[in-house]
Amino acid sequence: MNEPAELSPRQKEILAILVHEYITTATPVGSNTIRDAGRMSVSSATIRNELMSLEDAGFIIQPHTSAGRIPTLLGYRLFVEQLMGNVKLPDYEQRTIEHQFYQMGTDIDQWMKLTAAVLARAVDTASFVTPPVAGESRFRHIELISVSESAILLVMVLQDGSIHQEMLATTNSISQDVLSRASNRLNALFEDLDINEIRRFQWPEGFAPQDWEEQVIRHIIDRMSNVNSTAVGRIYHDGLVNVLKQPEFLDIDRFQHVLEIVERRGVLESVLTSILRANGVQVIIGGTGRFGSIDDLSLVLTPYGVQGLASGVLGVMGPTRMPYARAVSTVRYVSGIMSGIVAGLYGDRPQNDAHSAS
Amino acid sequence: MNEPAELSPRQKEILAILVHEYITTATPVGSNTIRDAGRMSVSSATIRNELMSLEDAGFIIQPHTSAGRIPTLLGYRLFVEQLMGNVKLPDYEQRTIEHQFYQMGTDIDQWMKLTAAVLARAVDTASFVTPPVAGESRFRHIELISVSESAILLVMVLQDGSIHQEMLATTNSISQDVLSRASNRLNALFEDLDINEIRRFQWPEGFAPQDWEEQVIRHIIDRMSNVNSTAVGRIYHDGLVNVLKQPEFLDIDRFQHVLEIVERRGVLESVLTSILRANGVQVIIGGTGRFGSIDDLSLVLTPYGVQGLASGVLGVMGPTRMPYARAVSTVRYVSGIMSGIVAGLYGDRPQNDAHSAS
DNA sequence: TACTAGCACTCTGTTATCGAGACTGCTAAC
DNA sequence: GTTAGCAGTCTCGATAACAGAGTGCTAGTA
Repeated sequence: MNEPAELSPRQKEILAILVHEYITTATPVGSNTIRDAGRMSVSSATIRNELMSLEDAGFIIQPHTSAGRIPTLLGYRLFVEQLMGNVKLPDYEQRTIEHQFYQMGTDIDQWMKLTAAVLARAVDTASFVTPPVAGESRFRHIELISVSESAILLVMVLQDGSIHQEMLATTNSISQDVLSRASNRLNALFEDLDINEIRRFQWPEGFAPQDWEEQVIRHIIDRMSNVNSTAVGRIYHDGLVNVLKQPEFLDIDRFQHVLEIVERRGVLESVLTSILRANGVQVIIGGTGRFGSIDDLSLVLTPYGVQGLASGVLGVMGPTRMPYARAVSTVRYVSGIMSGIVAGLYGDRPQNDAHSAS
Repeated sequence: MNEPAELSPRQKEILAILVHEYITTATPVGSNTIRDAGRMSVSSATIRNELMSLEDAGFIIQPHTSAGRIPTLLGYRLFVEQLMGNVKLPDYEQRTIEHQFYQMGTDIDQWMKLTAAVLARAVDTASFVTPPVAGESRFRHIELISVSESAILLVMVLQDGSIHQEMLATTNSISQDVLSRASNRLNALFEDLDINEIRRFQWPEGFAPQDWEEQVIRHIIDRMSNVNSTAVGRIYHDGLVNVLKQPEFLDIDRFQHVLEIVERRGVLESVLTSILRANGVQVIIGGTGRFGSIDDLSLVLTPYGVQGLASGVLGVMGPTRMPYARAVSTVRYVSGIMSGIVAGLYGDRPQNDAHSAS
């Protein structure tokens, strides 16, 4: 990293070939391989010289003397930002993917599973999808259902279409009639309110609420604030096997980290949440400070949906040695499809409003 | 397997020690180890003789000449069925587990996650939990909500408390008022009907249903039959890392199978479903024909809940070399807690009915 | 000055060999 | 029926030897 100077075009070309080659073969790349792969009209010796400068500049590294070079995180980053080139998904791939969405049912759960599966297969990595939720959820509807003498099922629907269910235990039996009346009352009172407005809620003068009614309200508030803080809902994932198959995870310990990230959810949630407010496809390469624990992993993520109305996150995760071009183009394309679906379901106001108003 | 004859008490004792030892050390067990471990008053040579008969009988095997013995599937089975001994969870372990359930919220999703986590930690294996569902679900309640001009959110609650949500696209906008009236009508018509009764449903004479109304009914039927056929709902799992840590999975390929089983869900679903109708804790050791693909894995599973009202499955999965005693006792204990919770929530009629009626 | 041919050098990964250690199965004696 | 003793077998780890890949450097060329 002695030189912050610009790389020469030839150096860039060499780096591009090197990264590409390393991504496909997973073995350190030597000067001969580079000469043969690209149709460069220079000798391997010249390439070796350039490799030395690239190593000095911190873009590549030798695992040991007399091995080929492999990209550093910095090298990958340069590759993704400048060298990767055409990132449009080929037409036939587009059609393959689109085709898989055709048979999609109306069930949100299935939809998420399908998307995760499609992504994982298309990029040959692990994949994540979170369902679309509204940034700040407003109350839409509540339903109280008596499931037994001592329990009420509370079903709450928020404006983003997300659904929340809880069981409340009661001391005495409450009839479905009473419950229905109560839910109607709450629906009228709370419709379209946000969490803060509901927090300020007071019972009307002279009205003496039952214990269970207070309990219901408390649950509504708890749940809504919970929703707003976690931001991303359930995380669907698929294709962990694809990651396991990569040679970098021949060493079990490495993969153990991956599994822990996925199973513990903590880190993952915060990363996905941060993407929610981003713009376009984000490529996170290796342990970039912020997300300390992900070290030899890269993420290609994007938000999807309709800004401010309902959005989720989707993307893929693989080793840093990951097919970035394919990943970015696939993720972008799938996100387009998903945004279309969301817009269709929730009404595609944002664009159209501006259009018809002008 | 020459002798179907009974094993002598001493042979059983030796087998018990051997299995126990192998479970804890994960290395083939030799005659000396057995002499030292159990306080047997015979020499290692005698034990060697007995080991030979046990090997003849198919309960143990040598990985190679001059290694210790390890149990075969048959050996494990005998161990679990006859030799395992006391399978009651120690009091302090009970308290640890119970304690973790105290802080449980009312959210079903959280509840399942918690249970999976508790199981995984307590047995140090992977764990599975499915939410409680009724064997044959009856219709309980439907709610139609307009989320945009072109989409309706359909929320259906079944008698077991399970909730199903779908998005329906419509060609023209339908007001929430109309939708509410429609849902009220359907609620009155369908309450407590099962799938077959709903299938036979006809619109009243002279009533001309809208397109979307027919669509709604179709979806209700589709969904209910779907629910009945899959039987187990979502499968929650945790603790895959614990399995990965076991020495038998130092070889990546082995673990790949495990991951595939969990990610593809097919096999798993059918196994769990079959457990749903079983009685008490079931131990599935290795590839027992039925579940071909699970070979070096064992499962300890049990149904929980209230028979005929709402039940689910929970249990653990680990290598065949698994702490069966601990697994069985833990699974049994947790299932007891869960059944209690379910009974509390759904009303513990079965027992009490019989009681009060007599 | 920019490139290249050639070569000595370094490091890995594989294979072969060897010896220590762990258990066994067998024999013969108790 | 049990046991001590022992030869035989197999694994595992360490060590050495070697082929292969790729480098950095030097000296020569356009």
